[in-house]
Amino acid sequence: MAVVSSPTGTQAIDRAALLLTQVIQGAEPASFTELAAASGLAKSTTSRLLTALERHQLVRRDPDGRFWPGELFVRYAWQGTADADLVAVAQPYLDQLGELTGETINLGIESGNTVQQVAQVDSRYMIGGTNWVGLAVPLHCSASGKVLLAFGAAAVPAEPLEARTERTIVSRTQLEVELSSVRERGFAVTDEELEPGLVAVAAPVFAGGLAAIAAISVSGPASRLGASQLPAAAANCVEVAQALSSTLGGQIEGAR
Amino acid sequence: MAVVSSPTGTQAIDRAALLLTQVIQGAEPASFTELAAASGLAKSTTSRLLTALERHQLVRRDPDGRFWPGELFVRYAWQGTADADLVAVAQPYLDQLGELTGETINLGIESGNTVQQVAQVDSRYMIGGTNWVGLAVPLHCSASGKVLLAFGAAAVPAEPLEARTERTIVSRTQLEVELSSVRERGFAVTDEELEPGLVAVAAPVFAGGLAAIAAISVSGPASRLGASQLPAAAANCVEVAQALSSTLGGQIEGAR
DNA sequence: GAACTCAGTTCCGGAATATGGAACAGACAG
DNA sequence: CTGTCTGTTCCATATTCCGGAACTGAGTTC
Repeated sequence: MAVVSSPTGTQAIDRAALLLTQVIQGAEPASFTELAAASGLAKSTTSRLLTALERHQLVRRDPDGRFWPGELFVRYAWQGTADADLVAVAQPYLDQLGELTGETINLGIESGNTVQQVAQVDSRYMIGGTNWVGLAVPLHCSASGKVLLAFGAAAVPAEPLEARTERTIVSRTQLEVELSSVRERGFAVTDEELEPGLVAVAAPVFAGGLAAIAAISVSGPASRLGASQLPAAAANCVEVAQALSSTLGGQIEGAR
Repeated sequence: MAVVSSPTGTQAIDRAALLLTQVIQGAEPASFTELAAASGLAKSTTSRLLTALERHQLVRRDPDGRFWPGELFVRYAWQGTADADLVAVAQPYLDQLGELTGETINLGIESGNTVQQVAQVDSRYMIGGTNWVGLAVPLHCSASGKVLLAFGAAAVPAEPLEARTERTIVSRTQLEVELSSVRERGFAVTDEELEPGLVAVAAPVFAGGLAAIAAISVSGPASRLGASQLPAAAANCVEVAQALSSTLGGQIEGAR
């Protein structure tokens, strides 16, 4: 057969990686024949490659002969280092959002009924946020928290909603209204509800599941994130969050 | 060079998988040179293989040139299907434990301050447990829950400890004593603390981190799991949990 | 129960593909 | 500038992988 596509000198690995990706990404565990057909490889080649992948625990074959992600993937997922690696994958996106807005950027995930900040890009202004990494903030009065609540990554805690400022939403019904508007717009805002003078917007990050896995937020002083500048910041935030989502394989579902 | 080791016909893939495993399993992100040395491959070959793996998002290179698990792994870990796959990996071990003991076997993980049962093997007796999958039981009075508490997979909830039976441990200090004895023995017991007549033992499953990720339990009626039979059941349970742990790459740390 | 079908593995000759030594390209140090 | 260290590219060679065909084994059908 003539050389057609890649002059890389790694044909076997390219093909094996193709099969592996199909197994990992595929919605349903795939059968041998499906994989062979989808990849366009000869039966014999497919068999050899899949056997090799199986031998190295990259895929696993169930008794029905369907292929699942192998032990190496399961092991990795449970090792607990996935958080750190999420940060690493997200960092360039956060940096980009920092460039676009100039404000403080945070990546937050749900942890024990709070938002845990796991990565940050600092504002380029003198007046900006301090370092929030490691800080846990309440779900109901932060932009990230509202996003996590609205998109199924967290549940409203049983305890009464603490009034951090006079603007904080403390009524559960009112919070529900707020959350459905967050779902509709695709982003959340906190306008001096967490701390006087602090305004933030946040957008959800998806990774394949139906619930968000994290939130990206842009925060700054009310003086710089007023009614005129906020829409642009929100748009940037949503866009970057969607870009990260698509890298992570999440459907980009703006609303609902 | 003469053919030495494997007559498989997948040399390139074997080598690439070797490198990939080193990157994923390695405690520290590895550099190019370290990988080349550890695998014993020629520089040129290592370079070509790693570039191919990177192209397929199986590894990722940071600005310092160190290699991290690629986007495919991060994506997989966050997709939320890891639970289901843990069950699939664990099933044969649970089956084996079921064979050994004849009793009901469950795999439980922490979820929202309870133990969520995610897989089960049924007792071979008429009098046995019903199906617990999907059922959430309290942490402080189940064997699995005690294991998860003792080995850092869960924290004692803030709420008062519910007295499910008259034997349930409701004192926090008493629970702490119990947990440290669990850590010492390497397994937990619940003796009619959850439900009258129900006895269970459980052992922790590790996956590389310092905290347990799940617990395997053996449960049955007090009549069949009395003082004479319980030690054997506990030993079997611990052994199988350790076998699963080592498949998942967890250090087999009995105590401490 | 023999003939067919379908899923998947093994075989094998041929040639395309991966291999590794050496040359090369940067980056940093002295 | 010279030396060292990391990593990539080049290229001729022959080793390794490819794919068609034969084979195996489990169902199905008649």
